[in-house]
Amino acid sequence: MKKINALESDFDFKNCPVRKVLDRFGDKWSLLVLLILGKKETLRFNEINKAIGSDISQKMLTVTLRTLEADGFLIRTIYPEVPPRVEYTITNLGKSLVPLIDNLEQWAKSNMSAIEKSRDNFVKV
Amino acid sequence: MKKINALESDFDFKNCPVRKVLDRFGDKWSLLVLLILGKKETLRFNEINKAIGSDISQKMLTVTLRTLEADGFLIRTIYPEVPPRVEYTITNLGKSLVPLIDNLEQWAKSNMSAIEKSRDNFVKV
DNA sequence: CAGCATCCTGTAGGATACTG
DNA sequence: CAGTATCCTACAGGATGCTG
Repeated sequence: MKKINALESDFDFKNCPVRKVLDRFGDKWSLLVLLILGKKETLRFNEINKAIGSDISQKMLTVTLRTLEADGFLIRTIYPEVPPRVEYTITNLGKSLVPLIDNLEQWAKSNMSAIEKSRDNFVKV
Repeated sequence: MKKINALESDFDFKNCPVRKVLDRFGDKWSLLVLLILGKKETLRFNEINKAIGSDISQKMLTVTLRTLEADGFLIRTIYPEVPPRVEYTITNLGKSLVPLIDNLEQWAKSNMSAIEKSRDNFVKV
């Protein structure tokens, strides 16, 4: 798979920063959870679940939260009570992403309808 | 059901702008192709192919280019020659995304190594 | 050269049931 | 409440061969 002589400069796929971001946040839920936590700072499992709505499965919310925790985007705090209480708090690293997401959101609001229109016309042709 | 407060309301998944962006650019190759075309303006099929390297399959490059064309991010021009020549030119819409990608790239360069380190430590625990 | 047409596989993510 | 543990499926995307 790997070229030895790079006369034509191969793109370094593994080390591309943009690709790394997409690999981590191109999934279905990570950015959304970050956005929600960015607004509320700290939330419990079920609060995040309700904020997202009924679209996400419990399994995927757990997986998403664990991955975000592993990567340092949030902190998970378990309170040894009955019934258990677990709080998720966004970190500074997590917060640093919020402005970028806002940029994406603005761009999308400005251009997405034109894109969808273009796509519809293209199908017709 | 009546919404009591914002947190308990269901998130409007279908109409979330961020989600729309991810649905279109969360794939493996779209942003990369746009980045490459953003630098060169106009390129032929095989030029893009070589710029990406051997990682992408011919099929996926075709699919990616067609989707980008359908959405208005690039223009596909066929020259009726033998052998055929097809040129892909980025549009203004396509160019408008480049600064956002650059932001993502900068963020990734600043934070990605810390994230990967965090992730490695988390696995060990 | 710039592609289709096929076939095939890995895996993200959903559904469901159970629990400390 | 905040999860596990299984099972299951859709589909993104790769490999290969053929062609105007």
